[in-house]
Amino acid sequence: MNFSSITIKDIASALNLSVSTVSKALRDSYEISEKTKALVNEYAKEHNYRPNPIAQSLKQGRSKSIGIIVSTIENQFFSQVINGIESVAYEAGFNVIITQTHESYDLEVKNVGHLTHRSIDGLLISLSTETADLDHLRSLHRQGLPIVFFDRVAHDFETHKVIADNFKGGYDATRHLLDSGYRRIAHITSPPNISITKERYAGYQKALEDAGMAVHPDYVKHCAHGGRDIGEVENALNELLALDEKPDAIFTTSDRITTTTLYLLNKRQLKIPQEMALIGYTNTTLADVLNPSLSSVYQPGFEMGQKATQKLLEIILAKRPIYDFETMVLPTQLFTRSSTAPKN
Amino acid sequence: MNFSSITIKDIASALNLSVSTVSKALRDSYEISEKTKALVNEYAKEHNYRPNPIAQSLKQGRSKSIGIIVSTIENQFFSQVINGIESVAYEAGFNVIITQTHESYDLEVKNVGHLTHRSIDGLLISLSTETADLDHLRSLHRQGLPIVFFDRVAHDFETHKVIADNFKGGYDATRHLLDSGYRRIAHITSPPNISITKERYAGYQKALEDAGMAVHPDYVKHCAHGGRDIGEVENALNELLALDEKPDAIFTTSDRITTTTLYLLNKRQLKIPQEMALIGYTNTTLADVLNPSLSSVYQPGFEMGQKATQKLLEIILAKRPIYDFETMVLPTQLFTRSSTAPKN
DNA sequence: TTGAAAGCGCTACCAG
DNA sequence: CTGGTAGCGCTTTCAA
Repeated sequence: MNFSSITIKDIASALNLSVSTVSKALRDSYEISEKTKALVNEYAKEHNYRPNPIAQSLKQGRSKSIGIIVSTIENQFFSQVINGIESVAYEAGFNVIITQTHESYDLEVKNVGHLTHRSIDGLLISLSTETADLDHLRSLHRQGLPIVFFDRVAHDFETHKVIADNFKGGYDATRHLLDSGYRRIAHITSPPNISITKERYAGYQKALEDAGMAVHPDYVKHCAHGGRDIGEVENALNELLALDEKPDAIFTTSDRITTTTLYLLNKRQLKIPQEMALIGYTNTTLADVLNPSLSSVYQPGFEMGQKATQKLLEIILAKRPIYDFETMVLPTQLFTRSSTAPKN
Repeated sequence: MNFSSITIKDIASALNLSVSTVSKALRDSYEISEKTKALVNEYAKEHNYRPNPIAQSLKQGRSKSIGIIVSTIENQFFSQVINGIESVAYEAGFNVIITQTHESYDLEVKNVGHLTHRSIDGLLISLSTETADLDHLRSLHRQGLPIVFFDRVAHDFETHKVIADNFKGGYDATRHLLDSGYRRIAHITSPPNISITKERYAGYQKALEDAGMAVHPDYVKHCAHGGRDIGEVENALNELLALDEKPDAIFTTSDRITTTTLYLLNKRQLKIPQEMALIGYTNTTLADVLNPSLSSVYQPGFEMGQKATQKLLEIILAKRPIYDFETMVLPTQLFTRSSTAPKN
């Protein structure tokens, strides 16, 4: 059932015109006289005519909708990205279909199928932590589906990408800990296969190196699902606290890992930052009112969504195939709060 | 462009059958021989045939998608609701289109237009704080669009509704403050026109009444946009703190108002709960690690999404019109934490 | 400047 | 049991 309005046919018969004339008049074709255009447009407005997008899609093979794949919208970073995406997409007359992987490769594949199946005109994707193989995207891309990666990207995939400056984020966070007097800096992070993990790790490593230190392998812990399950964070933390030389600070990546670590430290009644400093990636608006207020690396989620969508629309609306792809790197912001107050 | 697969026509010509035969075979019609069915299905599976949903929609007038309208997905309560919705919708082969009002009536009207325009089969909606008039929904509903309200509902609208037990939520929170020794209990809440505001207020009022007290009119403050803008919460708080007889506790509704109030109290360095206790509605998973840990009323968001979707699908899939509507009331949970520790 | 007709992929009616 | 055909609402040749 279509609840929206009358059809082009209704207008045609009401005005004693043919459907093709009406169609052309509505699309402001040069073939149609101004008089007829005026007549048609007036009638259309009066009767609140809206073209049926389903019919348009079928005819034109374009659906004016773009698909989004993220791990979960419950993560504030991603909901901010989505808001950015929507702001640009709606402006351009596109609507969006949001799907979630919950960090599962299988769900990602399923969502990709589901979306292409719904005839999307383009895809914005942040890979799941489990994703190693990209065949489900490559064949579509080869067939011409415009794809833009954001956040968690595949570097060996030729298309536009929009990411935060993860290296600098990792560097800044680690450097801040060093500057505040911490020396035994642990790192709890996502699986090493995804791009953001590597990039942030590289920043962490470089900051240590610049301070004349090396990464202590026991200090780096990976959570297979990016903190989706509290258990994986708990294990990581337990292992760190069981070390002979316990860390005096932790740098975490990802909202979930960060807030879960904070929760667990509080639960164990470890004093932050006296017994353990904490800085982590998070986009929660609550960083200021956490206990203690949380030093963090903030990513420009909204802007990332906007940029990614702009690049995607560029491809979708391009007259000819694009081979010249770009990787945009957006700056992150470091917020220093009580959880990393200077040592002693 | 359709990236998904071959068409029914391809199958027909490959197998030397007619499109109608293939169509029927795929739909397992009784008219078709088992042999042909097997042949067609095998070929279809082999070539990864998937029916084009756009064409199906156009033909059948159903799109197998449902529209969602919420104020903002950045609110954890709503993202949990959406997860619940998706879990049920996908199971039934429906996909969802999420839109946000950002508490604006105009955007709500626009989104309703946008969604019906995309030929949704049903609508799940939580009203914006600004919405007073329901004409944009009534006419659609009269035309047969299935609508289910959740969270913020319109009581004078005949359809299914799924809400939390807002009265009890308000009662429990207030009662808990009273039991903890607080007596001057203020209430910062959303505009009085939306359902949840009234219901929670009624609970607040009843709890006071049961304790032999009355609502102090100066203690009740409304935020026009449900806390969307920090200024409106700040004003409310300023007014409360300027009273001769300052409140000793605040009961807030809505995630945004709650967390903003916490932020502002911290910023003013008011000791919580000694100088001001705080309890509020929130679904954030961070309540435990806030400063101080925050007593809260938690709503079953995921479940609410599931139930609402089940009811919506009931209407959509019903053979005959439904006139017997139901309002489901789900229990809330009270979590008591440090922000309402017993007085003195 | 206007209109007739084909066709996007699918379903459904009716004939054989 | 199978197939031809019409038609969902729209766009787009091609003729008039």
